[in-house]
Amino acid sequence: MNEAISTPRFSTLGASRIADMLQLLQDSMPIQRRVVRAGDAVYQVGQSFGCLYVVNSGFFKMVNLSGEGREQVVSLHFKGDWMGLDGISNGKYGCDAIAMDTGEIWAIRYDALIQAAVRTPALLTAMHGAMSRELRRDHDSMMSLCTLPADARVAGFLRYWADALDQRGLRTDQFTLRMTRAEIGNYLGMTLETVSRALSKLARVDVIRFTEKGRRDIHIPQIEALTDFIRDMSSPAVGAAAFH
Amino acid sequence: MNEAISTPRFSTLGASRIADMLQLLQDSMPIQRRVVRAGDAVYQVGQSFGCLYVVNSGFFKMVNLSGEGREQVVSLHFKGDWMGLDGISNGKYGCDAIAMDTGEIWAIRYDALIQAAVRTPALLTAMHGAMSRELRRDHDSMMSLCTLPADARVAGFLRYWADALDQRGLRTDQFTLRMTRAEIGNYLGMTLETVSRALSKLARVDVIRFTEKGRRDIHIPQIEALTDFIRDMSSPAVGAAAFH
DNA sequence: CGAAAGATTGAGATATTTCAACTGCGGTGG
DNA sequence: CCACCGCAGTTGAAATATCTCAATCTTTCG
Repeated sequence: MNEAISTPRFSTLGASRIADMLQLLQDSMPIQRRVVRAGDAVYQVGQSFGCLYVVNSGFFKMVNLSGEGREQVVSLHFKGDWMGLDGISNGKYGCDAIAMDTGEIWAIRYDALIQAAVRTPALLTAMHGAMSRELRRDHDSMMSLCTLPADARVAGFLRYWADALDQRGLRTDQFTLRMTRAEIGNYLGMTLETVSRALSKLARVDVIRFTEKGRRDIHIPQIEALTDFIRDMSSPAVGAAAFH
Repeated sequence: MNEAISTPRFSTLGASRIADMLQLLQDSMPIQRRVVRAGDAVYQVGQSFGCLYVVNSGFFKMVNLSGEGREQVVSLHFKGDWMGLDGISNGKYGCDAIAMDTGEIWAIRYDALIQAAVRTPALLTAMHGAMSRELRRDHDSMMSLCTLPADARVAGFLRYWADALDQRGLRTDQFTLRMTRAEIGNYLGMTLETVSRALSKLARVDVIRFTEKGRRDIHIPQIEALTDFIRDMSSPAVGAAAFH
């Protein structure tokens, strides 16, 4: 809230946090850059763990697949996010990391990071912060999955996306979802039809608007309306009348 | 599988990993012990972050509460598990940590841990391993929430619990669930009635048995039957006929 | 013992899925 | 250039899993 006073529309505070972190990595660690295109795997489940990856640009999903072919998108990663942290414990990556757009990732050797951290403790702080945020984000996802109806989960997803953009200093009132309805549905634990209906409903009550460019570009008149919508849908009867 | 050869019923491999970790902490760090009773809060959401906590004995839940009173159990913690990791990033704990039984936890200062890690790198390995396993566990939970029907989620919960016991060298063929149906349901994203029905169904098809002591003591004739049940329920029509 | 909390079970209500039809769009090739 | 195909998305209607509400039973504990 407070940072919004200094910058009416965008919060550049988070953006500098991320930029500083990337700068720190560049300055104090050997980094291997890699450009990826949509669909490329940064690493795959079961592959031997050695590197952590930091997103420099682009947009990634982590896909967990279970024994009998069930496939689940468990997290999304934007600029500044770390990937591969779940591989530390047993020497193998736990998920597939898939690029959803062209982008650049930085690979850093985990053992090198630990060594460099002796001289540059901020590296450890950065990595721990990333892990900690990911845990927190996971918990938010679980809460959303467990306590919210489908409509509200979709609204929460849009708010999450807008927050992620905001933290990176990007505009949050209008953006392009770079996922299909099926991918969104998978991430949110519902079918693609339910996602579609939820978005239609959000548009009907004017919490979001579709731009002329297509049904993947979304305009959010005011972000608070999303939060209100989530609250109204999660408390049973109260807001039911308001939204037809 | 392989370790089962040396110890027919229990895996002591995981148990020693945990014992070694606790020993390491004791030997190389100042530790503050604290005994807790069922219902006690180790820390609460919003409280200023300073310590990480390691479970020495007992059993704990992490409860996330959202803006308007929605309350969600996001994880469970047994002996050797770390708690409070999600507080690192922003200086405040993200959840309530609640004891579900009498137990002892060890508090270690995060800053002290980082300092001690310079001399004893294994400390860092231990902490990173704990974080990494927690991320992995979260992803498994999400997959379960998103892809499995209620019955299978309950079966998955029992398998998870048995695995946790197994890793600590405890018997896994029979144990006491120390959670109410309501707590289990909250954790699994379903109502207490659905949990009850799922357990009844599991008992009906003889995947589990209730002991004479009450409906909270559960006997699992063979753990593989749980896995089979989950698989059968997650692939639509195939196993539907077998289970009435 | 009696009250309160936990658990089970049934029956109707409801949210979401499933199945299916239809639209719009972009690319490809005749 | 246009016809056609495949993919993404939307929407409707029936099917179904889960929730809600309610009654009953069991266990625990003061």
